[in-house]
Amino acid sequence: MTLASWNVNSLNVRLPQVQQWLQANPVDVLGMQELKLADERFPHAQLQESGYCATVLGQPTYNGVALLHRSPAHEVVRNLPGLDDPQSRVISASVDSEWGRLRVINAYFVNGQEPGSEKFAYKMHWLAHLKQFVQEQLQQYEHLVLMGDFNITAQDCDSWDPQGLRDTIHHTQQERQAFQDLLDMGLVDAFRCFEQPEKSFSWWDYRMLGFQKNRGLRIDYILVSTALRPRLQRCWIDRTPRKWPKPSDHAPVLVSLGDAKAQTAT
DNA sequence: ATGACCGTTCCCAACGGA
Repeated sequence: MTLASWNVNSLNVRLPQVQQWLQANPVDVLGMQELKLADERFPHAQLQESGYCATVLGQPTYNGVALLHRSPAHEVVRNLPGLDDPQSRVISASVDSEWGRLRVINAYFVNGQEPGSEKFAYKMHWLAHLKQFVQEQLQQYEHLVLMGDFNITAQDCDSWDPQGLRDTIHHTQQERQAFQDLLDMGLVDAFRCFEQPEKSFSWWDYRMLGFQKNRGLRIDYILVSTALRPRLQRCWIDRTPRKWPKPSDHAPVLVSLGDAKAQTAT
């Protein structure tokens, strides 16, 4: 089975591209972030035509997340329990797979704007609650995937300019420690389980020909629990839709999970 | 050094994004 994560930067604008992409990439689950639309404006009918049911936590103008799935979703949790947050950033659900239930957490991490700002403080506070939630979910679900727009570069190699951007937003030690804390709970960055091209990124600034010059960041991730690690078959970033007219600034990241006997991950 | 591009909104200029 294949899962994907994509920050679509407005589903209103991007719906045709999402549908076109799904036709070429008939994934089993797609986690989307930055829907920028309210629940009642979610295009359920159009996505149904593409073969998907949707579990949605919308919000007008900002944020908003959804899971698209071919089979029904169960045990849906919206946002982070215990955090009173008006921003719609997390949606979690269980879907059935060949080896049993798979828990999927789809999150749009806080941007944080600038270290030291109020928004950065909110980012760290939100991350603390996310970590607690993921910890609880891991105790409950062995087969777990945490996907989304993390708004963190995990390592220097995930940034086009790690020296110039040192200690700026997405590059701080605090953010990277939070990322590491998630790994330490028993998650692995699926992308780094495979050999990857140098300078693999998932986001490029619209300005300054960022994409053409490959001045990007890898801030979109799919982490899988240790129990799923032997099932990892492939993880990649699909830059194709970033080349389309009026693209999202993010590219989708995909992961294929299969038979545990296929030990291709390094 | 600065801004640059995009999507959003009852202020269509100002904000948020990363």
